[in-house]
Amino acid sequence: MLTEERHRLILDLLAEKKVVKLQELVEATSSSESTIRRDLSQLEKEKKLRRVHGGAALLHQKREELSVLEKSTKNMEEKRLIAQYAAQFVQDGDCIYIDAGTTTLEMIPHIHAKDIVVVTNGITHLEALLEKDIPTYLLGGLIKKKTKALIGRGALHSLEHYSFDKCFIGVNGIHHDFGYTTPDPEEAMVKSLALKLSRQAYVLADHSKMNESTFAKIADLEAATIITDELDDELLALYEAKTAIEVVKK
Amino acid sequence: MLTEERHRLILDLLAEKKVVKLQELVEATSSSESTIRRDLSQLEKEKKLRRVHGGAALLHQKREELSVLEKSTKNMEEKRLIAQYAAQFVQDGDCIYIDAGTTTLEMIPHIHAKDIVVVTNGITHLEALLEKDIPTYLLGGLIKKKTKALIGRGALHSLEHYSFDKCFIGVNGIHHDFGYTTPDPEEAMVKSLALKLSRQAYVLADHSKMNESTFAKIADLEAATIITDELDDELLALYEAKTAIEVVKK
DNA sequence: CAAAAATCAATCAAAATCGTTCATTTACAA
DNA sequence: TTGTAAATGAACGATTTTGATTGATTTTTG
Repeated sequence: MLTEERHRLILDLLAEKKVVKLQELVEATSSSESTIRRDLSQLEKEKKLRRVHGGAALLHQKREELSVLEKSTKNMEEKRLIAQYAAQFVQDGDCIYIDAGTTTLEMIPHIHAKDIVVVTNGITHLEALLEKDIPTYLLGGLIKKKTKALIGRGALHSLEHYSFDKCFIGVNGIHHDFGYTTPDPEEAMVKSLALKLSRQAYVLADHSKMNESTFAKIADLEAATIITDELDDELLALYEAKTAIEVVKK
Repeated sequence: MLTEERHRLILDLLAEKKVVKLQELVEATSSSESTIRRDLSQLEKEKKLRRVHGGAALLHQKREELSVLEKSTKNMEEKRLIAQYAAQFVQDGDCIYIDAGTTTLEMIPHIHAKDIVVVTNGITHLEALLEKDIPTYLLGGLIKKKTKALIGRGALHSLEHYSFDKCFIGVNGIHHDFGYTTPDPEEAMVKSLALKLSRQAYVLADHSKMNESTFAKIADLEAATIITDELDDELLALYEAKTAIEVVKK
């Protein structure tokens, strides 16, 4: 295999994986350890990568992904933008529902309205809300260990005693035909009811959720205003035909 | 797995969870304890995280050293003894209610019964319960900022859907004539209802609460078994005439 | 409080990785 | 074909990383 060829392959692999082991490269190129070492030394001199013990890594160590956690960290900036934008819709005196979930959690520091009351089913949201001295009501129900969200019959029963000016719901899928969806049916029921109890509903979702659908349906598109961060014109037109949609600019 | 890779994974996990146990990292990276310790030491030196006993935490995470403060509190040892004793009454298969409060919180680590279900109105109890993988239901309602307890109409409504084998209630006053009392009427109502919904009720209170009374009445003495830590013979006889009482020895 | 369990820091030997040297192979021009 | 320079792969001692062990320290438990 040609030197040029190997270098290309190494950089490609690196771009894909962020970090590669020397042994992987030996295997991928079927050349010897020595050769790969020479390649890496040269590429490092050319500022194309960074050698680390055991292999090589990308130069620019940005806040970016590596593994399963990719999405949680990668889309964080987008989520924050969306959340910040959504927080503007909270106005003085409002009574709002904030759904459990990482995106809606990001809203809280950006809420500046006075005299509001918040109802939520997210345990993690509590600390942030109390920190800001916002009177907070929690739904009852079963705790979902992984997400610390309250779900099930108890949560639904609790909800029935409230009604909201606005609600902010996180979803996992937004689809032209299937509407708003999320993987857990128990959660879907809670989101769905909260939405029905609100005069005005907002759905928060970054662009990776657009045109996707998951198992459990929450509501039709018409039921809420979408707040997202990216959307090509074609899709935008498609959704706009059905409901209001706010696209946050970077 | 490369050092570089591990460090990235550790920081990602930490960003997501705020706090990670060393064992979790050992598992996630399939490397040895020693290696992870070295990683954590290094990352700490680089100001990327903060080591805590048992793992690592995000740099700007204020929630800590509560345990230190708690133990220095005067009646903590007594409370712990009472809680530990009370935990014995929880049996396999029980469905129990655990009231918010520091004494009842101490019960949780000492519960060894299997297949139990817990309902509580204490947010702080959640973490401890989930840690032990105990299925937990939370009441709904207004969050009382200071104590992180759920109170008010919402909590009462949530309670109505349950009934319990046993309940464990913390009180601020136990008095021969005035029964069980607590300062906050909203809380008193919750405690009172929980007590009514239980086949068997236990009231936990250290000796400083004996023969005291505060504003809001929860129930008459007859309604529960008292668990406390000190009582002179004269008072003991007085209370025993009305209800069962367990005195924990030091 | 004291025993038991978990966690920790330090140490050490084994394993993996590294840089260097050198003999061999390959590419290509004379 | 032959000479030469570049590239390759194997070998070896040096360095780094790793995991197990030990005993100290902290935390939990009874």
